[in-house]
Amino acid sequence: MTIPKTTLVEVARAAGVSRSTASNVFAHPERVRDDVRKAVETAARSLGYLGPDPKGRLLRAGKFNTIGIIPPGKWGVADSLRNPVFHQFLMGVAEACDEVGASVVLIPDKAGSGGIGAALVDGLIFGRISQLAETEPARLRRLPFVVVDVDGGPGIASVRVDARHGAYLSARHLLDLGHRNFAIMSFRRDHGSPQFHPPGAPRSVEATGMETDWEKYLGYGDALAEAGIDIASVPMLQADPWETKAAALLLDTAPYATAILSMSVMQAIAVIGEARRRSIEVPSELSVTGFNDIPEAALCVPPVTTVDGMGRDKGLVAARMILEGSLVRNEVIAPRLIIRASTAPPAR
Amino acid sequence: MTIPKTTLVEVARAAGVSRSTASNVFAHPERVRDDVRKAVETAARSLGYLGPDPKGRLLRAGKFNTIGIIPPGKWGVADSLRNPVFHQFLMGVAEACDEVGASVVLIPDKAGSGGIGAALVDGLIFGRISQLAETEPARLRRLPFVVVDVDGGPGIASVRVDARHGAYLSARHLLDLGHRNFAIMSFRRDHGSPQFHPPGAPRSVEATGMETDWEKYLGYGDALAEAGIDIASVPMLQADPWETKAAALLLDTAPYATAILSMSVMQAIAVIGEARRRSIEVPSELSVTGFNDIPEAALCVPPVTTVDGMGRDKGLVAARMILEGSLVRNEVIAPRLIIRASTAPPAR
DNA sequence: GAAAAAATTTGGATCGATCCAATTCATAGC
DNA sequence: GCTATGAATTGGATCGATCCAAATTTTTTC
Repeated sequence: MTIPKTTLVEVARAAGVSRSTASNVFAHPERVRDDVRKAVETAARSLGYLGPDPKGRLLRAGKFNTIGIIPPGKWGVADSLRNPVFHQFLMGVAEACDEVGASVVLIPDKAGSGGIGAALVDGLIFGRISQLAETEPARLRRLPFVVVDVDGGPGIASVRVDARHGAYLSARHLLDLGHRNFAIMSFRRDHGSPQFHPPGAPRSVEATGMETDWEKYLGYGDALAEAGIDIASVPMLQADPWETKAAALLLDTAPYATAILSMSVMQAIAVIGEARRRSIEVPSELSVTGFNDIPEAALCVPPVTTVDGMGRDKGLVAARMILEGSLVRNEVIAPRLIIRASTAPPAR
Repeated sequence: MTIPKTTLVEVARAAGVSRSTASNVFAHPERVRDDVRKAVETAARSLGYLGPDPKGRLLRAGKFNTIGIIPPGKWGVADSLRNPVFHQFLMGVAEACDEVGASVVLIPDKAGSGGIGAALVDGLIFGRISQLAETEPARLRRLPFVVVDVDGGPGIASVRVDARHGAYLSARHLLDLGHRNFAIMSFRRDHGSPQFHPPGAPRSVEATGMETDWEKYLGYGDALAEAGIDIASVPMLQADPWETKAAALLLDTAPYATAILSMSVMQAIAVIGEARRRSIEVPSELSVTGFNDIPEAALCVPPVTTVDGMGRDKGLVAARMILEGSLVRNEVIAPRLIIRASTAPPAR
């Protein structure tokens, strides 16, 4: 019933050679004479030995041919996968791995599970970190690693998109269309309930999800300032992208807005849905922009104008950095605005 | 600059204890006297030793705390990830892994990359196989494994959804609404171009993507037979779910159909889009059903009536089987029909 | 204070392979 | 037939930890 566990030693014995020779048959076939190799292969087959056990091989080689990802979500790997932006990032990583036949492993960063310390990987990608110090375990293990969406500075390799510029582009686009009355939907990344930030109240990075979200805020500000608008005077609602009530709340609190700047596409889509529910026509009565491009954005009616956050490219670049061992760069990827049908000049 | 590589032996020496004791500090702290433990911990810290190297630990323990998935796509891991159904499956697996703090690794099954043979996992999930023989390497390595969407029979653990019944439900639903003129969109899983199967021509499993797709065909047949309709008389187009021309082709070849049975949601959505383009109103003039439920299906206008293929549940069950070591079952999950707005009685 | 019991600590063996230097074997040349 | 030369093979050491039984130390008991 159960197959007896076979090791290289047994195969060697069965074939009447030393374990070194048997090892060579699998690791360096060219070093072994043909007839001997065949004998070993036959013995291996008859014993049901598929090849060297990765465990042992590994211990010596020290190479895993695997990239680890610490997903960005705080609620486990599954929760992160639900995030379409991370999903795209993962596809980029997978693409780079496919090129060289490497594996991708999603590592839960829970205490107790071993996590980073026990990961069997050649390198790590930190999907999201709030402080660079979180990478310390990787540094101690001397694992190559890359951080995402943060500037790693001179010591730490990083990949990020120029979120500030991306946000600038979307606000600029709306200004060019003639909009002057805005409302902002910012990020809340802790699954908390929506929070309204009225005009005039001082805002800091906490009013957005994390540093990269704050950059979007600054980007909006850059554009608005060009039109003489102080971003502090723009009402802002901070909400989790999965929060269903947020869209309604925003429309309630800023009924006069003709354009919504949303830091997440999910919420942009939700706003469009809510607008339809209220018979507010998008884009003729209300323009909406999002941040990051996901398939749903193109499928939505009307399709959403959004910034392409280049998630796939980030993944591709991050993975390649590790696979190629070029861990010195702080890569910044340029975002671009994808103009679809959710934006138009404001109604007079 | 570079941190010197520290091993347990060095920590032990620095702390003035044997390596066994040092090992116990990390693996079984309760066996070590407090002061000794602290001494070792101090030594470890000052040497920058984070904990036992997973490589060595592994060799003995033989436990990886990781589940491997061989993704279903033939074009690499990234391609599989693009498939929303696999994405859901993966989330299910991740959810089960989150519960116990295990990792998930996506393994490219390319020759040369080591693949299954070199995977550092405690168990494997075969995302899709065309023959049970493909699992042979896992059996030889004595890895626990589960196959998905196929009946593994007595020797092989498997998880699948009762696709035949799911398909039956959707066809039955359309029949109940009064439809009698159907067209079927079946699967092509090899990225080939669409192929039309005219009424009357004999059909075998090749006319659908794989066994599980053929079951859908049989399920449609079951329902149609109840209404006295021979499924062989229903026109069928076989296409890759990403094939953009397919929807138009289907509508061209079966203009008289009042209901489309699609084996993929993606194509159902595409058909709805194509119908809009032709000013055919869905559902009043044309009803469309899909198979599998993905977020886009609910977002689409109108939202798509489709069979919930329970992808997440499949992943959850498959992963738990491996994690719990209960690899004897052939689990069959019941699908259910999600009636949304893409189906209605046919126009008179 | 000595013996018994309990708690810690330790060295040797082991997990399954690979690497390396040394050895054995085969072939060729004279 | 004997040696030089190169190819093939081998045993010993190693990767970095854990397990186990034996040895040691500490604590308890009378």
